[in-house]
Amino acid sequence: MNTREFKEKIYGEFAKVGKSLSSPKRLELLDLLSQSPKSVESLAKATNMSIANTSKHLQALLEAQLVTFSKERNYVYYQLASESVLKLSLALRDVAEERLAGIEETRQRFILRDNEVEAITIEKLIEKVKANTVTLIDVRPAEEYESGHIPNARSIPVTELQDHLEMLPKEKGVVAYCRGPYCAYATEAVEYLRMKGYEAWVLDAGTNEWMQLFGKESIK
Amino acid sequence: MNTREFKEKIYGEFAKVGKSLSSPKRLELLDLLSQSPKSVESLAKATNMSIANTSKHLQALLEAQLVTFSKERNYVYYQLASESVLKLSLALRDVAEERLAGIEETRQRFILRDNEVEAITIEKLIEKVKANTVTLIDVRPAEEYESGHIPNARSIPVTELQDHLEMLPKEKGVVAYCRGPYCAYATEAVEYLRMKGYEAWVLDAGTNEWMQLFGKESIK
DNA sequence: ATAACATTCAACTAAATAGTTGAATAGATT
DNA sequence: AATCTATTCAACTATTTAGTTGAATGTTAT
Repeated sequence: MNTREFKEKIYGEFAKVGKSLSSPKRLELLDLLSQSPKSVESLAKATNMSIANTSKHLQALLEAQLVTFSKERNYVYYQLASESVLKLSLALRDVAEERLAGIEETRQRFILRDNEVEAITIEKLIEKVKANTVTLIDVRPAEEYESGHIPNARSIPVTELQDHLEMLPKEKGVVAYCRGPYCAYATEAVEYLRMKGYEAWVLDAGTNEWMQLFGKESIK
Repeated sequence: MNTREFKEKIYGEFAKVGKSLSSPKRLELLDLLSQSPKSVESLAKATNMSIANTSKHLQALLEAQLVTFSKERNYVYYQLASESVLKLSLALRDVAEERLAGIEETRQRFILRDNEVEAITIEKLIEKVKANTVTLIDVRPAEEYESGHIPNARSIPVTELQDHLEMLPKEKGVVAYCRGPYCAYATEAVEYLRMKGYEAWVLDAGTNEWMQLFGKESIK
């Protein structure tokens, strides 16, 4: 083996991982799996793909070893293979956010509803939680909350919010978070809560961003 | 814009970055550029590609904003656009190393010459440098050394090693490093030095790995 | 056993990609 | 002005990829 052959082998291996990140749909799958393990069916629904196509993309991720799966009843549950895969996905997002101007603008428009909805940072959240002036709610599906969540958050899936307003004292503000800065659930929750007369903010982060700051143990 | 359109837009943008990482040749280009800015010609030579193909891959990286360029005389020098791009490239390598068994095995065989060549870690290097029992040499091309190097390293490009043995006292060991754990220059240097009677090791890291540990300022 | 269900597989099409070749461009040198 | 040099561009080919459709597999419930 000469140097060129060596490089072709090594970069060929690296590219197996790289190729996994080259499709928008696979990136979306990885993001969903970073919240909690999921069945093929639920991933297909969430990404608006056919079951067969979803399965094929998952096979590609499996081939590159970015995911693993386990079978339960007649479902197959996929999950991220390790924390390094999460870090890779966040590193890719960092680059895209920093380098591609369209992203921030689109988020501003859709997630923040052109400033109709106000975001707060993790630092501000911590202040407000310490001062006991806000309730923190996790509006993702319950199983994602159970799989790991920000400390002191209460689980109220956005689909059930209207039935659980009694959990939210009106004299306190509300901070809602969901899958991360590009997930719309928290925005929907905040819009609803403001309509009901609450002071409410979206957190510009999710469980994974929290974990990057405070460690794996902090979200258990 | 509804949620699906938003996701398609956002993940479409993320995938622009992802697509850049899907070709072995582009990953190799990014790795080379992580050492120092380089001309199209020198990148073509180093990657064994035609000039035209190299240029085309660089255009792709430019489109995704992972690199920038500057013109000087009749050369075009490309460079990484920011540190976040370096972090992404290292995160991808981490995943590949952790998940794909073939990589470690191939490195063992080619870089460590099936254990004919011994590697040491950064921690061990620091001990040895403190104890003053080794000379640390940077065997990359001189301009890469000048663009940033590990503290206390001396620059002896591997191509000039045989003419500069006087810089290496025989009573001390030698640690050689180059572009990182998958670069063969340090291996070649160590093989030569051992033949000449030195005790010599390759460092299992390069300037970028050092920088991740000790910060940007540490390599100036 | 049979039916229902979740997932995978195989065959196919349309589109995107990597690479080649040769020409075009544009700055520097003679 | 003419020539040389580094790079880019355009046209083309072979290969890979994303997605669809419909059938096959294998587990669970009736």
